[in-house]
Amino acid sequence: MLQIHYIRENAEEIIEKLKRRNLDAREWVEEALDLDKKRREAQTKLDQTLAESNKASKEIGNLFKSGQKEAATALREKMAAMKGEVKGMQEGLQKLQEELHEVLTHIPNVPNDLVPEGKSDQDNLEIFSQGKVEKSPENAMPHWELAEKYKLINFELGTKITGAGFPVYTGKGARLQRALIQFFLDYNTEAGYEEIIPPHLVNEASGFGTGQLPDKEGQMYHVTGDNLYLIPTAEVPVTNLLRDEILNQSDLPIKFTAYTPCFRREAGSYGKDVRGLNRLHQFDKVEIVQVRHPDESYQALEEMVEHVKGILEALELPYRIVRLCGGDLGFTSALTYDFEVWSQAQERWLEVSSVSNFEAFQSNRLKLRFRGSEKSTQLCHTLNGSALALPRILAALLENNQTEDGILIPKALQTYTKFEKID
RNA sequence: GGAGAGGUGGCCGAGUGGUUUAAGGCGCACGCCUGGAAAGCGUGUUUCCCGGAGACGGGAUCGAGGGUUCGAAUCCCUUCCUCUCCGCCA
Repeated sequence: MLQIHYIRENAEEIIEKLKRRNLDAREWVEEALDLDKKRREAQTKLDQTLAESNKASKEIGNLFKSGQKEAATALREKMAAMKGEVKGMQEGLQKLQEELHEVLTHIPNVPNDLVPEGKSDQDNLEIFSQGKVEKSPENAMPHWELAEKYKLINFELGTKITGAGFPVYTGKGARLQRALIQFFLDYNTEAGYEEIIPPHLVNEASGFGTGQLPDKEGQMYHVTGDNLYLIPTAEVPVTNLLRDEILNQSDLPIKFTAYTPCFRREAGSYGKDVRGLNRLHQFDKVEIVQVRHPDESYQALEEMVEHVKGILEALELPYRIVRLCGGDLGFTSALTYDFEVWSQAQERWLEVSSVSNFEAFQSNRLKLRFRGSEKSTQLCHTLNGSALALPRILAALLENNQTEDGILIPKALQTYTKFEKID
């Protein structure tokens, strides 16, 4: 959510920059400004009336105390008549505030100047690539066939006990999952991220704080009996750890990492894009989250990009980094880099990480502030990234490392798997 | 899940309808005092909104949301959370 005083001062610039999202925000911005103006007028009027009423109430108390009953009664009757007026003003103000909040909730974050123009993921800008993008050998298998051959993942069993998109990992497949999680967490904590194990269900306020609610409600599993949501990413519980906090500037930067399963309904998905591990309802992911001083958030974003690069290099996977274009940029993000690994057998890029700077967009919803040298509080900047999401990494590892004798495990993982090959 | 007790500022803690303008204490900041410090004394110290260049003024805020009243931390209703006991249980 953008701050209203930011919109007040930069309306035209915001409208212009939101065009990068292929969005004409003029109507919303102008409505927000109009509601804001009305709200301030209503606030001023109400405050004046309340000031009078407070004064009169005190007067009544004093009059009764000094025995001037008639004067007190008269004034009391006068104030009783004013009551309806005050209530009307309060309701009017509240309505304006709600309407303003509603409009603000629908305006996405302002893209950074680096965000390229474009409509879809086709228009994302490749800024870096490493490793050989090769065609697969003749007899190469896609990961779902490899998973079956070596009994690593059982999709049918998942379907039996839950439904499609809930795989069961077995044997070395399960062990490899655990190895990846452990490897990622170690890599992240060594870089200074504090490890967190958060709850896997969150309340409505948390869903709002990071921007999943109200708009993306349909993408989360909702436990209606207790009005809780299964987390779609660790970003939600971990970032919300700091909701409603006022930090000292010296507390920054804050860096968290967390492994959690992630639950996504992914309604309407179908076809080869969702085959095997490509898109699941439950998957594992290790997330990194940073809370930063506004002046440092872009430096932090670069730092996180370098960090994720390091992981992919350790896994010896060919990958590229793309800068998301306006049409593909998430609602809450100002700038996002996606990491994609090359899947040989499928001959396509698979997204394995998304690293974003949300600037103050989330922290305004979260009321996550810090106090620096200035008297007033200031919103922090929040960032997060996957480091990393497991399923597609697993898919690429299986497909790219398949040999006639089995699947080779990269060195970095062997400490964790305790085996060098799946055969 | 059942019964009871409670939720007050950065922290502790008083406050059962009107000098509460939330006592008092601790902490913190600044000043005085001092060679310097401690002690002592004084001043300030929630957050958000409105007005103002600012000084400052006004409003809201005692878990949250409603209600009663001229006036609510205080009374009523709803809800969330914490603690104690019981029940269930890894």
